[in-house]
Amino acid sequence: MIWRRVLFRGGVLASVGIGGWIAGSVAERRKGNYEVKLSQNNDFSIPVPALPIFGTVSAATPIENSNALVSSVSDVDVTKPLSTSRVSQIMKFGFPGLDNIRSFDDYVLSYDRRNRVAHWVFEHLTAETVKHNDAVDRSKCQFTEDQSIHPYFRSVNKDYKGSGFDRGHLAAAGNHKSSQKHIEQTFFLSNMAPQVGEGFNRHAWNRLERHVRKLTKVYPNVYVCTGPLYLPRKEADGKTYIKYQVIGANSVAVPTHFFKVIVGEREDKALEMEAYVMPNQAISDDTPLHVYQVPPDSIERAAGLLFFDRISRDKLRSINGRKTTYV
DNA sequence: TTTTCTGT
Repeated sequence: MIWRRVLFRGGVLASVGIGGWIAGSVAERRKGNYEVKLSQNNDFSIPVPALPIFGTVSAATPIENSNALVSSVSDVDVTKPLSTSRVSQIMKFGFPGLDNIRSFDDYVLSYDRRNRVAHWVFEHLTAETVKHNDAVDRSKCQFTEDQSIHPYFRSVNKDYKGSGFDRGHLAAAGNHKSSQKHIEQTFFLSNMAPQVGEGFNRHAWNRLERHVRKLTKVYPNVYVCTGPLYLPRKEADGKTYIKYQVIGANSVAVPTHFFKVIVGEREDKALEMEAYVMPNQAISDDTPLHVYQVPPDSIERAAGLLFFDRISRDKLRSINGRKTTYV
């Protein structure tokens, strides 16, 4: 009962490579020769191994250690355990992966020690959590090293300084305005990735983040998973490589792309999914967001993750605005 | 409105 078995009408999914859908236009397709071929095995009727159910996951993940994570935030009561019920609410539809899970009060993160950037972050948004709040002041927030990450694997402010890249939020600050504590927790460097500032973090990517917040006007519950991608690219010698810049003394990886996979839950519990991949580069303001919509399974293959694995297929009504049909 | 950086 997983959405992965859901096929698009006409089965277009099977033959589309990332090179085609990332760019979204012929001109872009010629320019950017990123490509990730879908595997030869396109038989979606073969059951895909599912992640463990939440009960198994929660026992295996250091949720109880999360007190230590937030000890540097002044107004957190470290004597009070974080709410596991909030974590189970955020992660209602399953964990995309289980590597180095960190739970904060209002989002959950999986950390990639090798790249010093998260694998993914997961958020649950409602109209309430994203609405404007005079009591919350973003300008009081500071980018803070995440002390819960071993110093070998931790990114620090100095890594980003003078790099030319923004410290771009994965879990967006603007999604966590229900309390000062929540927004402050999005400023840990474990939640940052090097992003092109002008034209990307401050523009197109921000536009996508605002789009996600706006979905809370349509759906009572919005679930969003965000993360980096390091996509292969054909070089001049005709061979394919994964190449990405690293910055600072800690060699923080600069992702080639970022993804968002979003599920909106309607009043009647029907689910609608949108999935986006955007290149970490300046994007013109007149490029519509739908250009960056992609089949969610291609993000899964590229990222090594499984999204929303616990979604019941009879509840998933559409993907990227297309009605789904069942196998 | 929200996303940040640089230089003082």
